[in-house]
Amino acid sequence: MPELPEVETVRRQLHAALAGKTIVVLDVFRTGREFPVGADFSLGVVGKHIVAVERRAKLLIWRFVDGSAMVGHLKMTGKFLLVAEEYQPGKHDRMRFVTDGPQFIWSDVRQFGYVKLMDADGLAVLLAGYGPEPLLATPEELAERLLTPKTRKIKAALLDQTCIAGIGNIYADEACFRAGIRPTRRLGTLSAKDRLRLAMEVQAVLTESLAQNGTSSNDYVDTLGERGGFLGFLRVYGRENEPCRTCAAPIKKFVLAGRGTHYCAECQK
DNA sequence: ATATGCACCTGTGTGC
DNA sequence: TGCACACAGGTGCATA
Repeated sequence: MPELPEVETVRRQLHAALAGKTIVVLDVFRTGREFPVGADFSLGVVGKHIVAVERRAKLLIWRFVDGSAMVGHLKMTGKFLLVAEEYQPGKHDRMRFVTDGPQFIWSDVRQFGYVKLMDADGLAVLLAGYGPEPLLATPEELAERLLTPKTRKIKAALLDQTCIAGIGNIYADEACFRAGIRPTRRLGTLSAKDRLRLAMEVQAVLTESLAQNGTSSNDYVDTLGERGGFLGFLRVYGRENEPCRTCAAPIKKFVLAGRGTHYCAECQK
């Protein structure tokens, strides 16, 4: 599901609901391969006072007052849902966090996502591995990240979280379209102007999507179960064989970097 | 180095 | 209706 706009939407809601609250009970409904949750996790979470809920790349970070943190990744189908006390756990719900304020559920159909505890040092190391935040960096800073390695395909670079953080398959395709650049182009073939344009379109599409609470093409919902509103604004993603909104040529789809990749052969060179 | 393929899972849509 | 298969917003690892 989630790329930067979706994760940031979730973060804002979680922060508004949970900052200043204390986790008082953890109910574990189901564990799995990614997190064999045991006494250690429960001990690390229960009693913790939440200072803030932050986001870095596609990670959600519950900062605790003692410097430790809970880190969550939604991967494809993870959800954090703010729920009422009488909420009945569903088939894919894995944990319930009860606080002195709201309760929230960790749910994940495909079970790729995770939550884990980290100490301050471990978290710092983890976060340092990511590239710049696209909505905090300047376009010039982002453009510089798209300079090397010269033989790399542009879409592979955009998807690389150590290059720029937070972009995923939808917004990589959308940014390339908006910049008029084919996703197969090598970084070395881009002019300085191309790179700057691409950086600006990355920022623009993420900002516009965030304003709509993200894209729900399938599973994604926010913490209240609401879908994002950006789907109807997508120009290429999920529009194979549909007419380009600019030139009416059919949108093409192929596999690049293992991901379905959408583009307009007329508008993107 | 990069690129590719697959693996982790479940659900849904499509075509036969 | 049933079945087989492709595919899905993300990463991580093992091979080319």
